[in-house]
Amino acid sequence: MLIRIRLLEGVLSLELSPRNCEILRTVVHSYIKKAYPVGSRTLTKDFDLGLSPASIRNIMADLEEMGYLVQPHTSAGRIPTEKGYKFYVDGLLKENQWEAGDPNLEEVYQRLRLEDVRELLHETSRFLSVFSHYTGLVLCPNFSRMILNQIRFVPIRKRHIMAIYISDDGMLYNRIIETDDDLSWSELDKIALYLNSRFSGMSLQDIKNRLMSEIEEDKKLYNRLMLRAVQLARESMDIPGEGEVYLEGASNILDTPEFAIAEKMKMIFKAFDEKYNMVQILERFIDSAGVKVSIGSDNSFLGIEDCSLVVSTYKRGNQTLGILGIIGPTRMEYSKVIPVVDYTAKMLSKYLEEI
Amino acid sequence: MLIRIRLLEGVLSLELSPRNCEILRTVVHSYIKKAYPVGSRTLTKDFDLGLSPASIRNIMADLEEMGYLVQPHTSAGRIPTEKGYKFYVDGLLKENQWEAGDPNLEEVYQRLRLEDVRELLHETSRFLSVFSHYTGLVLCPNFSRMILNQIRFVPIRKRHIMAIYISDDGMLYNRIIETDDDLSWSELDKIALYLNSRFSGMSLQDIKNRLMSEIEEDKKLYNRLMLRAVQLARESMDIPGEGEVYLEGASNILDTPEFAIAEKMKMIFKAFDEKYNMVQILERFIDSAGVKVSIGSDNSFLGIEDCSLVVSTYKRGNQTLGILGIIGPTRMEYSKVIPVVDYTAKMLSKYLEEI
DNA sequence: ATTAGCACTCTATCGCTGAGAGTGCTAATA
DNA sequence: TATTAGCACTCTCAGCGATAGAGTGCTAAT
Repeated sequence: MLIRIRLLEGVLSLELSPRNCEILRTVVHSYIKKAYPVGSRTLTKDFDLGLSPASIRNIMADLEEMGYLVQPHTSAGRIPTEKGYKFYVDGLLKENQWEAGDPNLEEVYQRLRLEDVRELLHETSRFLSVFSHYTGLVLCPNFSRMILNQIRFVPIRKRHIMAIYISDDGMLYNRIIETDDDLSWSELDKIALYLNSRFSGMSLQDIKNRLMSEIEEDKKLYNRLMLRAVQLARESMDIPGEGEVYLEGASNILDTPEFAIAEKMKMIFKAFDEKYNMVQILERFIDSAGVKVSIGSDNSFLGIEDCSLVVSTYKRGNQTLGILGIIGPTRMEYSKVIPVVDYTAKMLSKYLEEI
Repeated sequence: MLIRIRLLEGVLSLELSPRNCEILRTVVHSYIKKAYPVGSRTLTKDFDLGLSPASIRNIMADLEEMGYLVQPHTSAGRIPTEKGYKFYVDGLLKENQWEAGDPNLEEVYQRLRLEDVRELLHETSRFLSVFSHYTGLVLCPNFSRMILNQIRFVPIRKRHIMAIYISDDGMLYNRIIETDDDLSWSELDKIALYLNSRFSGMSLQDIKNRLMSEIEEDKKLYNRLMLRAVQLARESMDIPGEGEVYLEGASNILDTPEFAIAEKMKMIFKAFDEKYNMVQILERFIDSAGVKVSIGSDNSFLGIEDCSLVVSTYKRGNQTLGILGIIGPTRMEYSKVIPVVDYTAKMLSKYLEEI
């Protein structure tokens, strides 16, 4: 009989009756706060749910059977499974309200007046870390994805030129290249002019492909300077396409009891050291909109478990530029972190828009 | 009698007879390898010193009295004090021989052909971390100390200019500044020309001071463009003078048993997060020559203990540019690390020379 | 001066025990 | 029929004592 009802509920409201939802949410909430397995008695004492411990026990047993909770051992309280966390977070994401509170990123931006996008992003990751109390992450816009607005060449010293790529969204990349001969300032100007006329508005990746594919056409280029231009462009664009990632407040993560075990700390920091992997993990979110939460084994990067990511994308106009967010323990204060990440992503996008 | 002799030795060879030196060195050596307090019996077994445990015990008791060794508790072996480590390291520094072995930084440099000094330094800190198995550090040349070779201005977009400072030693710094009006390329050229003629060869700090002190003379400047030049220079140089520091392989330090305690790990990483402090610690070594070792409480930065620094300076010609080295546990393999740091500093200096 | 012998000290480890928290089941209740 | 009180059971964790092991310092012998 009981089983029939459960099945019915499963069809009606994704397995869970409103009351069970309530209990599940409360359990997760309590565990996030206290970091201790929550038992039926404690729950009734702390939350006043209008139910006796015995009833809670029954419900919890059901929730365990459905895979939302587990017991670390018989005769211990329950802790959420990943499925449990996901359910909890889904609820939060729906009512993702941001109460204009302390963290004021706009003020930070105003104060710093950062014209350099990279500094801006670095500062943003610091902001995330400080206000989430976890580790802040910002993935810089992918170089090869960026849309070229202009290219400039500046002679630096004998046989060395600085190539400056200016993207549509104000991002700058510069590169020193060595050349065989010295080019005059005005020659460089002409070269830049030529390249801009050809490539402005294209993504660096496309430009690169174009440049590579027309290698054999070089000889046909009537003008020596243009030949030189193509060569310069090729050289200066020969850059590893890896994204940069800013990671701030790594040690924040150590304040959580989960990571009070030396072995786990080591894992985490080994993973943080490998920025390359971090980039890959983050890049998976580049196409999603709004705040995303990736819990536990979803991001089993280098064997780090018990970690979650809360990320969002930042953009300029329609174009998504990169990812930002925080990384923290799976048992994380999502209800505080999600709004912070959401707010930060929006403010950053807004600020980038204004540039 | 014993006391008299000891005093005599103290005068003759800094407290320690050759035999005692030998034993002390062996104890430190053994402790560094094994990470366990070394007892008299173990020592004779592992090293064959031609003495019985009992004799070793006597000597060790003397060394303890002199402050070179301590016992964690009665009936445990001895471990070196800071004084003990210092004695050991002093011996190493004298015979600081570098055997051309595996680590080949020249090859790294050749392969990467890094024209950007910052990338070069970043790569160097990675090298240090990999070959020392501890945490690599490189302090970038101090901005305000750098000698200006040239300044360039490049228009980036409406009302935004990039100021590029090129130092005598090939270091580049660039800064985006916002201006009230748009300046043409040729105007910017003239401005740069003017500033270069006035300031080339001076340190940025001096230039800054000069610019500030002559504020009231602005009106006397006959030429509008020159007035503009001074303004631009002032704005673009308004930069915090903080040094940058590259820190790589932080997690390496966690492999040492000393830091297998969660509490200590936390301390370390909190300290690493505060790069500002790291800069200050490192800058103390800017005027010293050759490899320096700073042990334990000498660098009580933010309460981190049990850590040592092995650093050296890198330079270009006569001018010291910055500091590099490694940070690791006080119980560190100095005999391996010191040569690595020495080698790295020399190779980096050599490479910078060639640029 | 060096060493063998011996009593002593301190730590780390293991197994044990009891308190505490929590569960599941059953029977009673509204 | 859903909920609850009662009870026996389970598991963890902190504290305790005993033991083995490593090392010391002292004394007497070489």
